[in-house]
Parts: sequence; structure tokens; C-alpha cells
Amino acid sequence: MPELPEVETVVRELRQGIVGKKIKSAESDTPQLFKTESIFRSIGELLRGDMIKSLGRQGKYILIYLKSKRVLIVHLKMTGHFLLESGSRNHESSNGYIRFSIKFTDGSELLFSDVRKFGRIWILPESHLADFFGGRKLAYDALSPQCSEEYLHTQLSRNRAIKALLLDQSCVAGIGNIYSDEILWAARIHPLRRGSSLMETEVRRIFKSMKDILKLGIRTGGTSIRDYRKPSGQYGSFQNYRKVYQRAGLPCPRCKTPIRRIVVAQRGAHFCPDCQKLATSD
DNA sequence: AAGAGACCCTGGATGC
DNA sequence: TGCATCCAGGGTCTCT
Repeated sequence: MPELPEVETVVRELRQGIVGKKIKSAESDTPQLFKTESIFRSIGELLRGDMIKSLGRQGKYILIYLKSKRVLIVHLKMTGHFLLESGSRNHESSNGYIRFSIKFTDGSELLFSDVRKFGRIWILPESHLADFFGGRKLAYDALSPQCSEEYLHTQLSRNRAIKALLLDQSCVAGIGNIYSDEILWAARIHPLRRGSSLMETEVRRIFKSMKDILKLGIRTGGTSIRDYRKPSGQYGSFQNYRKVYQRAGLPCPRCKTPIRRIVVAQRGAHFCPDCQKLATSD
């Protein structure tokens, strides 16, 4: 489940691996990866001869800027991941779920693997990026300087469960199910608390936990619980630092009370019923 | 307008 | 053991 730290890790590895490379060919056998049938059919022609200029990230979107002033936008969704192959295709990391591939003129190859075919790829002029994200109402990235404590307070001041708000990319961008559980545990906030009921001190705790935990996620290379791997094929290690996610029934690391799992916004929410109480006034 | 729920997809886990 | 069913979940779409 790639979230901000996983996507940032991917972007950093790809930046090292593919910037400056020239595209020899590109192909895909998965139409639903693209917005239209016509883009799917012409993706090879669209990319051939172009060069990778730089890489960026907005929330969970990967931005691959091309020399032609176009940008390839990739969303990994649930099970999508990139594999960077230096030479001839390494069958150990290839896995039968390659949906899209780019061959470079130096013989290396960038593979996009996605078991569940939820991933999406767009290609558009750089000048259309603002419209692309505006149309999706993407909020400020959780680790960007614009995402200040004041901004977060405004964004969270809605009559919805705080867990649902943290997951909503139009509220704050980059957080998914794993990190929202971890952030709320660290901030000692019950996942069902209404955003509009939060006191300033509670928002401050969420803000600090959010920045700290996402940065720790990046330092550890992300969470490898099921599908996620770095483009190099290596595992991340944040799973060793998590306190509540998928630990239902196990003792809370703070107070030893068994972790509980409930469903919020159609997602599993894990929390400590003792450390994260629903305020009686709520 | 904003919130809630369905839907996509498939491997792995669970149940009988 | 083997088959069927359930579950995970990000974002988009539809419904209320």
C-alpha cells in the first residue's frame, strides 16, 4: 500500500536511476492503465526518443518530467511498483505482472508491475499539471512547507471522523491507511473523533506526529507488509516501527491494552482503546 | 454541498 | 484436501 513515504522512496531511487536517460521504446498490454484506449495504443510512439529530465512527487502521485515538456504521471494505487533493471531482464524480479515497460538506449529498463491493475498512468503537457491536480482537489502534500499547523487545523475542521479526513487527499495529501493509524496512535486521538471537535492542542499533536512519522517512514524506506518493494527490489523496514497497524489483539506498546480493530470509512482502523479514548462530550 | 457507500481487481487467508 | 467465499484498500463515481 504505497503512501507518501513509499512513493517518496520510489521517486528518490528513480531519480538516481533514470534521470538523463533516453527512451528507446515503451509498451503496455494493459489498456485500463491509461485514461483512453488511444493513449494506450500510442504510448510507445508518444515516449520514443524522449528523455527523462527530472522526477517529483505530489501526495501519492509520481511525476516523471520529460525533455519534451510533458510529464508522465503515475499512481501506484494498491499493488503497483516499479522495478529498475540494469541490464537484460532479471527473471527473479520480473514476475508476470508487468503492465508497462520503458526501455532506455543504454540497455536498462524500467518496469511497472501491478497485480491488481489498479494503477494509473497519465501523460500530459507540464502546463496542464495545475489543472490536473486542481480537478482532483488535491490538498497540500503532508510534508510540504505549505502544510502548516494552521493549514491542517483548517482542513480538519469538518464534521467527519478524523481517520476519514486524514485519508481524504483533498484534506491533506499523501496519507493512507497505515500511516493514518500510526499518526492517530502517536497523537492519542480516537479514529472516530470528529475533526471539528478537536482542540488546538490535539491538532498540534496530530500535526507533529504526522510530520515525524512520515519522515521516519521515508528514512526507513517505507513499509513492506505485502506487495511494496523499492525499485531496486529491496524491502523497506517501517513495518518494524509500526505500533498499531495490523496488530489487533497485540498489546499496545504504551499501555499493554490489546489493540482493537474497527472499520472507519471502509478501511480497517487499528487503535488502542485506552490511549485513544473517544471524549465523552463527543 | 458534503458525506457515505459501491466499485474496480486478484492473491492469499479463512471456513466448511 | 479441496473448493468456495471473504478480505485488503486508493481513488473515482454515484446516490442521498
